[in-house]
Amino acid sequence: MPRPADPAIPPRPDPSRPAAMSAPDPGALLAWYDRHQRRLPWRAEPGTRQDPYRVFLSEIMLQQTTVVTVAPYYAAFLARWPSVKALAAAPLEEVLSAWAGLGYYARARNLHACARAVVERHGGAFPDTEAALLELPGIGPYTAAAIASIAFERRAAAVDGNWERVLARLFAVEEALPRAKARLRALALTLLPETRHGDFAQAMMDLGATLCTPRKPACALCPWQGSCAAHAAGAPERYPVKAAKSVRPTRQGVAFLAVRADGAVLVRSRPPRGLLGGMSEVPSTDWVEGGPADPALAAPMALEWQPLNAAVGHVFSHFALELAIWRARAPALTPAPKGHRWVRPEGFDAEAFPSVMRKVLEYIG
DNA sequence: TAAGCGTGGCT
DNA sequence: TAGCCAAGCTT
Repeated sequence: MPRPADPAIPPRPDPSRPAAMSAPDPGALLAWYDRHQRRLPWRAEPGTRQDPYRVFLSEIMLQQTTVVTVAPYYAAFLARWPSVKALAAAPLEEVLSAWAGLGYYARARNLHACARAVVERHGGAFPDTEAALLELPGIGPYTAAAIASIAFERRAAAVDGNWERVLARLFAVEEALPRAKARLRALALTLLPETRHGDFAQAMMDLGATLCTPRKPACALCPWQGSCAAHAAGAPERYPVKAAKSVRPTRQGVAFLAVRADGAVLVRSRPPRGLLGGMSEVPSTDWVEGGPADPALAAPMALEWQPLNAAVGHVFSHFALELAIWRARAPALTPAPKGHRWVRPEGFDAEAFPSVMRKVLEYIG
């Protein structure tokens, strides 16, 4: 039961907020959103509710990935697998092949596993609560809240990187990410409106993506400028504070590019989990700092291997790779060694080649 | 809690 | 150029 403040005890000022600053009003953000929302392929027409499968598909693809990159993949997936049942019925290899180039391939494996779980556990209909969504593979706190709010109008805080940046600035949070995540989530819960939960989630993302950007935020256009502690302090770009990043090491390896007389290339599939799990690759040595001691020991078969005067460079999230190319010609009808297969260039699109392997394949010659 | 996990665009 | 950044999840 709330009681009136004791006039003898002045309210404690919020140290992150000057006394004259007003609290952020969710209604002001929603009014801004009504005028400035982005039209994106996975968004429903204003005033209508989006198909949960489309929200799910787009949210998984958008994890750590830009709108521009996702758009063509989203269209291709939706055309090929228009429903969660269709996706669940697809072979994993086809899903990985369609995902190739988008990165973070565990997302594709989990997307497929999640579709199957929705069919098997929920009869093909996505559960409509944050808690039930959180039980599904590949769906974490953000995605569960995003689907619950956007597809089902549940009151939930879909705190992504945009929300975190907006909140860190509004409240001038000095604690550094990622440690500050719990604090930012608590602040998010205080801002949730009583209506329009899906719109609010997307309004926060649009605000972060278009005005409250990492660099050079457009504070003059912001509906919350008068409520923002970072703006009041004259240093919006100082937030969110981030922990120092560790250095990225470089690993070296040798890729063995065997080209048969009919143009086919020797290929294999990577182990089902871990880096590039389940994806197709040109066989190679291990990728290690300092490089492999004796690359020849890792050759997939006995051929006249010729080191090329070229190397593929590629940057992963936690290491950089320098991949030397050894190439060899194999006679027609040469059988593939165990665990390998020959694939002609016409078949490349059906393979799940990640970007680094597409670079290697440029050297077929 | 922190590390592992892709890729491409931008500055 | 080399680092930063983008609608995070899993272990």
